[in-house]
Amino acid sequence: MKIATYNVNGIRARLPILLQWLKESQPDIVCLQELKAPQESFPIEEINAAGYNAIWHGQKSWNGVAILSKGYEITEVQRALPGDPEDIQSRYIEAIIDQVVICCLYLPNGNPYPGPKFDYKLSWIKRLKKRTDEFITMDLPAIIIGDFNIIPTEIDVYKPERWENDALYRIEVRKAYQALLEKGWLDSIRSLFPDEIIYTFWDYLYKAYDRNAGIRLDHILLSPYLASGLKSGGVDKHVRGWEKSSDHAPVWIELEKDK
Amino acid sequence: MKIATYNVNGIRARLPILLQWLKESQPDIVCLQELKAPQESFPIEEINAAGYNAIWHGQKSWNGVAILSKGYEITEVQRALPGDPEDIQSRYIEAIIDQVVICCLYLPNGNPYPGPKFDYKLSWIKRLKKRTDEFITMDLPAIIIGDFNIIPTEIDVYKPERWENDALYRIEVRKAYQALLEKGWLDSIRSLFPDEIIYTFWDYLYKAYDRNAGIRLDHILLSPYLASGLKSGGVDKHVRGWEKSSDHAPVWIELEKDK
DNA sequence: GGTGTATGGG
DNA sequence: CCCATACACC
Repeated sequence: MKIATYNVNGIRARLPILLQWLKESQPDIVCLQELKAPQESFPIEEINAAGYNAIWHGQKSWNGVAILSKGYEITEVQRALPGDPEDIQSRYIEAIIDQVVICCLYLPNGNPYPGPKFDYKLSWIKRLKKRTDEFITMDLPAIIIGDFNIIPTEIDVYKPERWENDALYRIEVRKAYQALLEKGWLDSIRSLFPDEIIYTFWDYLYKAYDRNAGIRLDHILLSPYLASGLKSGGVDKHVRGWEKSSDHAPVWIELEKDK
Repeated sequence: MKIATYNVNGIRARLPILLQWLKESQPDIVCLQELKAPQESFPIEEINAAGYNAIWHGQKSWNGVAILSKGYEITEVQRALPGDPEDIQSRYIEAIIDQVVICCLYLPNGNPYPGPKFDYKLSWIKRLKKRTDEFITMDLPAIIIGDFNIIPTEIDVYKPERWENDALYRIEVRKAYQALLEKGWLDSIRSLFPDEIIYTFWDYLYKAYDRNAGIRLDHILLSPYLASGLKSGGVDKHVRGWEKSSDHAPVWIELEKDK
């Protein structure tokens, strides 16, 4: 079972790229972020034509998340992160696919720091922790996957000193991420390549991709139940080099579920 | 000598289409309208790479005209229509190429009627007549070519009755066009096909091209000196059907100059 | 730099 | 419908 995440930065503008990548990569489950499209503008016909069924939660202009599946039924569980009924941003969708809980998220960016957006990010992570701790407690097969907008450690950024006061790298955010992991989640890509420099995002500006001035923001966390089934994984970095690509690259793992 | 006119509706957005059409059509001289680009944004490198030299008069957002030539020197004569120094719209550029005067124009649309925009159109036609009458008087080899925004007669519009109060078809405008012709100019396409339904523009809306709900707006007028050299001509209608095409189609003639 | 939105123009 | 502009956000 191949499971992937891809922040598309606009599903409509990115559709040709997405379809090309799906064709070449053939993931079974794909989590998408930053649809930037209202609910009714999701290109479900083209996604279906590519062999995938999908659930999604759109929103005008911003955010938006989706889960695609090839050949597996998708049972939607949540279309918002519990804990704040006032929060109307489309950043979370949760489903059960092939008996695994999939938590697809687009975590708030949080910039500028300090400020209300940063506070929102921290409170969002708290709500996420509350929700996902349960899966560990219950020893469920679960995956937290998506664009976390969190640079976990200094080896995940090309120039750490420049990022100290950026919400993606602020110490409070890294600590909150560590606290999440300490509950038992496995950062699958980092566990596969403990010492390698791995990035998933390169800014459009300043030829960041050409200079490999990247950061690692997109993560796939496995609950202990699933962790031993991790077979392989990687970042489809070349996709970031395609014409008209997103500023993120797809990240994927191969999971052996029936161990 | 093949001479063409093409309202590109945005030179930057249309560049791939323009280059493809140039390659297939191989005109010697091309007049472009609606560049919709400031002077410095004209893609001269790509035009040069396609084998053409060019002069142009750009403007931010609107209007803009250019003359392209393959293998002939372009001697610019005017980059505005004489007669109103206050008029800053880039709608006229005039050059001598291979001893022929080329008057490339993008005549004002004039809608809504009545109103100041319509008045501007009529006064613009007056200025054009004043300028071009001279070429007839002097019996020069001259061509007036471009997007006239004038439907000359009722056979040049799919549904004449709907257009009576449109500035493109208002009787005052048609009369002004006739007055121009009566001085001696030959409407080359109409002269080649006296009774045929020929359109050069189809609105983007309402599937106008699929329904062939078109109008004839783009004209190539020949001074008497040149008229007898007209060999053939046509509208490259299929180009209007290309993906991401302009709402106009290119119009062209073959001219035998050395009779 | 590359999404999205909105508005003006045709 | 499809240019262009200006702006917000990342």
